Amino acid sequence: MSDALSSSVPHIIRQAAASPTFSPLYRQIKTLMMSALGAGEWGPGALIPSEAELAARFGVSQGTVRKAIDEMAAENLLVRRQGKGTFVASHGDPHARYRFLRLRPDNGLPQQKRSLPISCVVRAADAATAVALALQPGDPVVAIERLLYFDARPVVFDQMFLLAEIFAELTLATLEREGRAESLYRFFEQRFGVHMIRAEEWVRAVAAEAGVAKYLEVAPDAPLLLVERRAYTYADRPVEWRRGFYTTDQHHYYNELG
Amino acid sequence: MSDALSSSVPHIIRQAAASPTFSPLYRQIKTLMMSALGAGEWGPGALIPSEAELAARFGVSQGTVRKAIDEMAAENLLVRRQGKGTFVASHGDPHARYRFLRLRPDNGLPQQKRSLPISCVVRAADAATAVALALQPGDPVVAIERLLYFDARPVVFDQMFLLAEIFAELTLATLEREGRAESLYRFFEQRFGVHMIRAEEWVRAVAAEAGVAKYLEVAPDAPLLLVERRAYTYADRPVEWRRGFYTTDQHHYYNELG
DNA sequence: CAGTGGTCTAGACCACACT
DNA sequence: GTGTGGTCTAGACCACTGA
Repeated sequence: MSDALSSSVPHIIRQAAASPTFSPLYRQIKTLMMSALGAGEWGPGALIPSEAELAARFGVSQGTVRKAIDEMAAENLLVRRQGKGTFVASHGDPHARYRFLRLRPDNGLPQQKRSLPISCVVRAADAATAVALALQPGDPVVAIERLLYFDARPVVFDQMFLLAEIFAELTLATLEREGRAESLYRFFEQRFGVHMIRAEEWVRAVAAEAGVAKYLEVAPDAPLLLVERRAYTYADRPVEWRRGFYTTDQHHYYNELG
Repeated sequence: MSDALSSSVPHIIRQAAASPTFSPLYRQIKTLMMSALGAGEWGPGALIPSEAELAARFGVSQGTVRKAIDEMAAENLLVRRQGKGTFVASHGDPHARYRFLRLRPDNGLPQQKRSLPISCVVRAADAATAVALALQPGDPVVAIERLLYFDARPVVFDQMFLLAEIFAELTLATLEREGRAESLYRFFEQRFGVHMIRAEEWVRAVAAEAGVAKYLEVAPDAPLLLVERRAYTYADRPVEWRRGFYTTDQHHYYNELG
């Protein structure tokens, strides 16, 4: 049994809500489980203990554990499978690959995605990147450029900035060797143990600069979608800042509003 | 008590899942409540019966009603307020106004939104609109053009197409008189009893055509966000198809990815 | 078959809003 | 105080998976 979990049990507080530190039991359970996930107790794709087992471990009823898991499943952190158990979500899951990529082909047909890395260097963070990643300007980041193909067509040019603290070992050679077939986030989760769990995006329309236009095989000044993204791992820690240029001649950014 | 609800109670089926028509009790309750919402039994902003009352009415336990309401609250159809009751969501709620507008000012400061209607006519649906609204080409739709200002700046030019079946009475004069201060969807819900509950958006980057450029006070061929939207009311019925051109010089389309 | 998550129940008690 | 939603429990039974 994991140390983080078993030692955490005594920390559960059963008390009145009047207390300033109060939170419902199921949220405390959730917090403990989030810590375990962040600490890597259960890796992506792993089977977590059964509800009954967790209930016994935490000293609460199964219904309380269930409610904690419900919330985490709703946030795509866990995946329930009836009869089998509850699993840690993974970017390797067939239905979760390219989970954060909102670009779709206009014709709706599935297209093969392929990542072509261009460069990968460690450099000092510029002002915008430092703000996005909560760093000091000049702190080192891993800067990656790559093209994303949908079938034979280059559709996205990405400039990504990753925390050097985590990704310092990343090289262009590694990206070329391992990072092609699978999604990048799957690769990060396998190779670096960093699981991206949520992201924010800021979308604008811009005119293509010469360099980007060349990569995407469009005319200079062609309209492009500029998609800036900040991705977080557990504990709300930002680990990636990305600037993506999307061609939208035959693709679109799809979004559902609830 | 509403006829739709009371007469529906006997329809609840308690049976084994092996049956082809099986669904869990709480989903049947949810379906009944959705019907009631769609039929206007409880209008936007209205207080619905208490959980205990609904449980008695449907002949199930409070926990089962609770689970149905939980799902509907998660979908922003209902709003729970501890101590007060559960209410039908409304586009008039302070936190839900412009709920579907993802455009935000870059500087993060709140800006006053103002809608300036330009035209409102009934016309035959073109092919794209007919497909989007599940009509036959040539069927009548209400076509509206309007500008949306953020403070003093025109930021969005919208072309909207509404089901004439519902919105035939809508005129430019009415829009000018009533539709300015509040969000359009709030106006639709009050004036036409149509509550938009979800939408899809397709986003692209395009070059501004002359007419649109003039409205938005940008150069011809300036890059704009083209946001196409299909909005639904209850029972998954599409009622609006919209094409919006967004300037993104000082604004951006914000999205959260889970 | 045993073990898992999924549904449903009944009841207790707490927190919050209004009167 | 009364009535609302919010939390927590214990237990029964169902549905699905895989040995």
